[in-house]
Amino acid sequence: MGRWQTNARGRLAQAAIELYGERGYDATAVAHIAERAGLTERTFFRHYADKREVLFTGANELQDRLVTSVRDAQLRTGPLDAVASALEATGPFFDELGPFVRVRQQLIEANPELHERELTKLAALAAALAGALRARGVSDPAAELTAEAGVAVFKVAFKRWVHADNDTTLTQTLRESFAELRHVTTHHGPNPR
Amino acid sequence: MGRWQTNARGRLAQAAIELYGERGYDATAVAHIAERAGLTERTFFRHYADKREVLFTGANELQDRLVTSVRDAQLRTGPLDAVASALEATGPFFDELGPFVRVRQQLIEANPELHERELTKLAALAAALAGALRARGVSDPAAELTAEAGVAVFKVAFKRWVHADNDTTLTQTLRESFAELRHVTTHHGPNPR
DNA sequence: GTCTATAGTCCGATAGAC
DNA sequence: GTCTATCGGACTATAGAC
Repeated sequence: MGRWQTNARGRLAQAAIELYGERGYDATAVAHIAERAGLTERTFFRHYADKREVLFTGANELQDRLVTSVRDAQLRTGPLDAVASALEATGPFFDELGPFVRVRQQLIEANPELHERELTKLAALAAALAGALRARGVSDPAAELTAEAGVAVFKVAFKRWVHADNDTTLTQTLRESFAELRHVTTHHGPNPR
Repeated sequence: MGRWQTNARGRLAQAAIELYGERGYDATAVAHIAERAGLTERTFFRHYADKREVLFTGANELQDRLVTSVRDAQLRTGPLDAVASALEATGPFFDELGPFVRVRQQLIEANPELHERELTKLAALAAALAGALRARGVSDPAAELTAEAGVAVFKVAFKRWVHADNDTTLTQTLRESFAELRHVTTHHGPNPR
């Protein structure tokens, strides 16, 4: 044991999530978070670029997993299928975290600043997925469109899943949403059939 | 002529855009903007919620036009076609503004805060378009997916158009991108054909 | 229109790990 | 010795409260 307690970063994240839940995001000052973690304000900012970022570190890891998944997909798999499979494979991860994910999402939806940050993360994900597709030989407008469309589906499906009362899995919701995307982009006739 | 010069709002926007261009967004304080417009800092915040918003008032008007366009589309038009037509109809608007749009976009892309705000506006647009589709009788998962996919196409096409050297129109770029979306969502085989 | 909280930055100092 | 993580305090600007 050295001079400092271990895992300052983790303690800060823990304290932040607790306080955001207890007092709300706005009412929580960075000083409060640092205090609860037994550190100073200054240290918080060395670990997290800003007050929002503490809720989104998991997103970065997830992005890496998705990019790897697309990169390593079978070559005979089409671009959108590669993206769809990668996203569907994250389902179990979220399904297990269940309640925590919902609390976190409530925080995000209740606060415009957090919502903005979430959109940024999703945009970064789309850019990263587009890069992975290009590395597979998909040409440029197609790669970006596929990635953006995939992320759009994820957005819609995730929102639906988070707000669903029943116990449908995210994987299932994603699968349905990808099918729905294919349907709306194919079907040309008037809408209410 | 009254006690105040007219169009405080416009003068603030003008001053802001000039200063963001001259000194960069970060280096420009709201006080500078207010000073150049011959107003006080306080007045700036009465007209714009924050320092970013001054670059995005046009986006709100555009959203209204798009929503109206989708709402008033022929009933026999399919949902995605309604969204595509509405977006394509904005082409001439941007094509005319030409250089101004590009300067503005350079500012946005150079600054993460501004980029975040842009994504928020696009997300709001998607939500509004989904609402317009629901008003046309499109059921819920389909409405959101169509709107999100449409905005995704707009994002990609707009980026391509802004960075293109040649004089392709935005309308044309949008049309190609919608076709490409239909292609990537339809074609299932391996990618490099 | 003034006053204030707080996010986020900068510089410098210190204590441990290697 | 170098490198990295912590702390202290002062500072600016945004944004909101009064």
